Amino acid sequence: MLGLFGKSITPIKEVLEAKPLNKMVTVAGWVRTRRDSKAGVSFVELSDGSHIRPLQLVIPITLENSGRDLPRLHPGTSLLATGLLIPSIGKGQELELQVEEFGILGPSDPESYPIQKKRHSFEFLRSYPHLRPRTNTFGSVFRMRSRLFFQIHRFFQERGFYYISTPIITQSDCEGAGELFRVKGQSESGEEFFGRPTYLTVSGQLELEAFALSLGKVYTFGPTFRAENSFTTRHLSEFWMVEPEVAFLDLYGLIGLAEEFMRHLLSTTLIESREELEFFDRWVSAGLIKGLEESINKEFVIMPYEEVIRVLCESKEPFQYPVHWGVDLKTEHERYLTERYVKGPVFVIDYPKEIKPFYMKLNPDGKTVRAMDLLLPRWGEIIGGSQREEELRTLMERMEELKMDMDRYWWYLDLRRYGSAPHSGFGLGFERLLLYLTGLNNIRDVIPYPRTPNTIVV
RNA sequence: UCCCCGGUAGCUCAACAGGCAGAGCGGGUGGCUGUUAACCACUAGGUUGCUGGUUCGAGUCCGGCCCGGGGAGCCA
Repeated sequence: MLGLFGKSITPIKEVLEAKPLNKMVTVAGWVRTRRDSKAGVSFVELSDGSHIRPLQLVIPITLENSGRDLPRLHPGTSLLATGLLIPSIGKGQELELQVEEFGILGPSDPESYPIQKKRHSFEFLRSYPHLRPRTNTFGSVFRMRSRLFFQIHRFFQERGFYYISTPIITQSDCEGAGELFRVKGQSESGEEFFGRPTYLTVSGQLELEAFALSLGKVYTFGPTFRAENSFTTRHLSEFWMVEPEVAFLDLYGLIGLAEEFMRHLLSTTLIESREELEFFDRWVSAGLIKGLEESINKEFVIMPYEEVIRVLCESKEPFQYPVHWGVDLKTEHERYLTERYVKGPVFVIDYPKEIKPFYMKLNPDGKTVRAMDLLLPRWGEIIGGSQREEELRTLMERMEELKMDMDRYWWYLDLRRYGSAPHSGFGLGFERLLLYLTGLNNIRDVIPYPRTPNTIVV
């Protein structure tokens, strides 16, 4: 598939996995390090990004261009090399390429190239979002990110879900989902491009509900925007969100779907990103793999909010935020619940309506809604969802309570006027999932080009 | 938005209580070695974030600003 100058190039991933011993192989990639040996060879670690491990090249000083080009093989230099793949003579790697011909494709000035062959701080690498994927850590993050993307689509597609492209530019502000970015055209007169105020989407959920109530099982997975001025390790102004929405499904069915979904992502990641996880476990987050394996083997417990409050009140824990019926759960409460009480994943359901959005289905008690949050040990909330209010009158009453502009939701109310049906859905912040799975601390390190308040590097 | 910490060589960081701005890594040169974050020697490299002030003297103290990090709140 890859080729240059009439030569077919083998990805290093393929070389390492298929091990075509004693065959001539051509590889291309970027130099990680070079170690010169006076035994007449130079050792070059070459990485092409296809695999976490580099390939060791052994380049003799006797080659025609060695005298000129070997000293130029600084970190970051791109290189094309052909040679015989043999079992490594030295320790530390199984294979090596006995190079017979090589050429520099693009040099790299060691005086100015920012990525050195040493560990850099995450903070420093954040200022080079275009170069950091060349490092082990970020290469691993973005390979995992891609696989996870595919597994999410695969999970839903295999279960008969249809993928819906919900709009990026919207009118609805999805009440309570945070601050919005305004979208305007270039018009100098200040007129609205669409004739009315428009925003970047904060969630595809409302638009998606229409498709659940027509195609049945649907999901959306796209970029989402929040103009919230929160600069933390868990917030981005632009992030990706997965949102399934299913007709004829109640809260308990939704919980089953969410659990199956999490188990699928955990188990496939543990298998197909094993080497990356081992890398993170060793260098970034000790005990990562053990924690993920424990999560997958634990039973997912279901607890109503009321019971959670009772447990927290009876715990005698010195919580900083006092607990009583009606409060939202803080980090300290979630951690006590998942790590000390349940010791595993928990679905908390039936929250007070006051702390949840208007579209969640009201319970018969009139004061709680059919919401569910999945809380994970050492992490907190990873998934939030609910059964949706399908009764027109109840929904309108709720919107009135919240003083919402009913006219702007005419289409949403239509879904309850014509063939309304019970339906449910949840949302999952993709980058937060990636943080959980990689053990990294900062959400800016799991998205290629992070956007946060006041900061946009590339 | 609020609270805390930081900004010194390309990178990671030192510099007591205001007194000649340093080390390791990286770069260059030489040596050594089937090398593994290689090793040894030498060497180059600085407007201490910007700005105003206090002082005989400021990296260090004070004011303002800029940038970065962490936490809280809000959320996904």
